[in-house]
Formats: sequence, structure tokens, C-alpha cells
Amino acid sequence: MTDGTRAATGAARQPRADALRNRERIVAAAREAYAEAGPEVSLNEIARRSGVGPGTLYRHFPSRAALLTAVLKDRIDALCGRAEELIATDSTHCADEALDDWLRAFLAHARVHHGLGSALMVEELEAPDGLGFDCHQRIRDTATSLLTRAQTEGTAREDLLPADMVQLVVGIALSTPGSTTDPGQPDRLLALALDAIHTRG
Amino acid sequence: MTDGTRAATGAARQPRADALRNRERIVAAAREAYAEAGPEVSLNEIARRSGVGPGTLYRHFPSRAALLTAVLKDRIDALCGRAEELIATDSTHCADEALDDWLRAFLAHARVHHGLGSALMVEELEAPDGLGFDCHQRIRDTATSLLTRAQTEGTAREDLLPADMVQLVVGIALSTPGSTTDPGQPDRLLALALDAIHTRG
DNA sequence: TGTACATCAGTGAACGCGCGTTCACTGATGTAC
DNA sequence: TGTACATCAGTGAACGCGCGTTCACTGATGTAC
Repeated sequence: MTDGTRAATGAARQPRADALRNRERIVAAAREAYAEAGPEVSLNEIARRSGVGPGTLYRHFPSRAALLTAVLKDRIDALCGRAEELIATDSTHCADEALDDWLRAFLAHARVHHGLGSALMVEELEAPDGLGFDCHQRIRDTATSLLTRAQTEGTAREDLLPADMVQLVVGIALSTPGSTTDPGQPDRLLALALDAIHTRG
Repeated sequence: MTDGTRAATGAARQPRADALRNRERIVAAAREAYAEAGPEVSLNEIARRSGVGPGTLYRHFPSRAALLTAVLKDRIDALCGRAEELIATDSTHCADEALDDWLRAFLAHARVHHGLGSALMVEELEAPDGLGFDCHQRIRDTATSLLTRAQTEGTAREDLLPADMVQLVVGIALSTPGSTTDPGQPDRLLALALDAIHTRG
């Protein structure tokens, strides 16, 4: 008892089965709720959808940002992971095409989450608890890799900053909500952006 | 009394002096509050800043949209009025330059209002009470005139839609809030957008 | 000009609501034997 | 394997808060004379 009961063994107790289950349910409900109602949806509403009490939600995610990050992590991993894989292995794949494809996928991701990606970009940086920073950094890294490759190939503007490229696409996502009356607009705006990103000729 | 007391004379009573005064104070306070805290700022907060009771605010502006519109109307008039004037009179002024200048001013306007312009664009259309529609239409008309002129001169892409051009700039405003850590970014993003808008060569 | 009055703007307490958040209690489950 | 127990996750009523909105009452002021 002099050093506590846990430190002596050095092994943490296994997480309870119902805790894991509930955590998963909360994340799933949050994912749905965010997609339907945007990132401002209330935490009580998410708890209700999950079928858990608000206290349970708080136990798993002490802040709104923590939950947001948990929801995004999977998607961002998928989004960036495949791109990084492509960069590392497939050197024959056209750098230009890879960049365009990725930005297209990124836009789709940001739009389906009601500009939730941007919420992370914009808000999380103000709360440097390291939660949102990971996601943000991950996207920046991937964007940098893709852009640098295209620049080396000479198909992207030399003076373009990766952060600017990302932010431009985030802007498109924010200005074209899911309820827009013109479903073709996001693609047209992205085409414009890609046009600006590429070198002329 | 058979036809009411007012209809007989046909003249409406002059608005009271304090009513005009308060209306002006509310609009001024709202303008400040929106610029500082964004378009989601509470109506009670605006009333507090104005030094009037909440009831007074409601008497003048029955909905949030009505107040928003009143705040924007002046600025939008200024923004669009001068452009339209230029178009009508100064045919020697380069169409290209006029378009760029106007989009630059439009971006500055949208940014200082925390994407408030976009709030109008996006939300107001859903409540077709004619309040937000005026502002939206005004901007679209100006954008169309400027773009058409540039297209005639051959300095803007033929396939570009005015609505897309506006939306792209709105996106830049939304993705670069006033608190951004990179004050040069909005200009750089606009330069990219302008690049996409213009024809190559 | 001065006065009486009808009109209508201003007031602000109050309501109901949903939010974020807490906490004392209950109960499930991982672990040691 | 089975059992006792300590741990810790779950619960959900409750709190304080600020919001949007209302409304009975007060008071300012435009108008008629």
C-alpha cells in the first residue's frame, strides 16, 4: 500500500468490455450526428443517439474536441494513408494525377462533414492539447509530399504553399454545404482550384 | 369608423424620433457585434450593446435575418454601387482590372464579417421572405456584369459561371477567419483564384 | 404658439427551452484465489 | 472451474446558464385643434 496497488504490478487492468462497446457506439453516433447536423451538434444529443447517459460520454471524451478528433481520425488515416503509400511505392504513377485525386477525395471528405475538417483546422489550433494537432499535421504532411512531387515534375506551381492549397479546398467545402441547390458546383469549383494549382501550358 | 381611422386620410403617421434613433443604434451595435463575434452573436447581446430592451430589438427586426440584412445592406450597396457605376460610365477602364479589384474588395468585406456574407448566401435562400434575397441577387448581378465584360474582352474564362466565381471567394473568406496566424494567406489565396478565373497567356 | 390626446415605441421581468456539465449512487466485470 | 471482491464504468436527475421570445405596462411624441 506504500506505492499504490497498481504501480507495484506495472500492468494496467484490462478495459471493461462495456466501456469499449460504449466508446464505439458514441463514436459511431457522433459520426452520424456530425454528418447530419454539423459539428455544432450538442453533446447531449450525441449521448441520446448513442443510448448512453451524458456522464458516460464525458468519461470517454472530456471535451468536444476529443470526440471530434476521435471521429475524424479513422477517415483521415484512410485519406492520408493511401496517398502516402502511393508516394512511397508507385513512382510510375503520375504525380499530377495523384495530387488531383487526393484533393478530390479530400474535398469529398470535408464536405460530408459539414466543414468539420475546417473546424479542426481553425479551432483546434487554438487549444493546443495535441488532440487536433495530429489530424491537422497529418493532412499538411500528406499535402506537402504530394505537392512537392508534382512541383519536381514541373506540373504544379513552384510558388504554391501546401497550406494554401489545403485551405483553398477547405474553403470550397465550407462554401458548398450539403444542402446546396447546385450539386455540380463543388466539382466545378475544385476544377478551378486545380487549374490554379497547375502550371500553365 | 367604418373604414378605420387611418385609411381615410391615406397618410401614415410620421415615425417617432426615438424609434429612428434606436433603430440606428441597434444596427450600429449589430455591425460591431457581428464583426467581433460573428453572425451567431445573440440577439440579447446586441440589444444590450444597443442600450435597448430586447422587446425593442424585436419590434424593429422581427427575425435574425432582418437584422442581418439591415447591417449588410449599406456595405453591399457601396460594394456593388461603385462597380456598377464603373461599368456604366468608364468604358476605358480595363475590364480585367475592374473584376480583380472588385473581387478583392468583396473578399475584404466577406472576411471582416466573419463569413457573414456567406451566411446570407447559404441560409437566407432557405427563408424566401425576400429579405436576404435582395443582397444575394445584388451581388450576383454585379458579379455577372463584371465577369461578362471581362469575358467579352477575352481576359476571363468563357466557361466560368458568375455564381461559381462568387462562391470561390466566399470560400476563401470562410476558410481564413480574422484570427488566422497567417495574415498574408487571404491575399495569396485570392491571387490563386484570380489566376484560375483569367484566361491563360 | 400651446395644449390634449391618441398612438405607438420602449421596457424589462419572466417564461420555457436546451445546452454543457456534475456527482452521488448503482451495477457490471476483470482479477485473484 | 467457481467464487468474492475491488475497481471503475454507467446512470440520469439536477444544476446553472444564456438563449430566443413574449407581453402587460409605461411613457414619449406626433398630430389636431
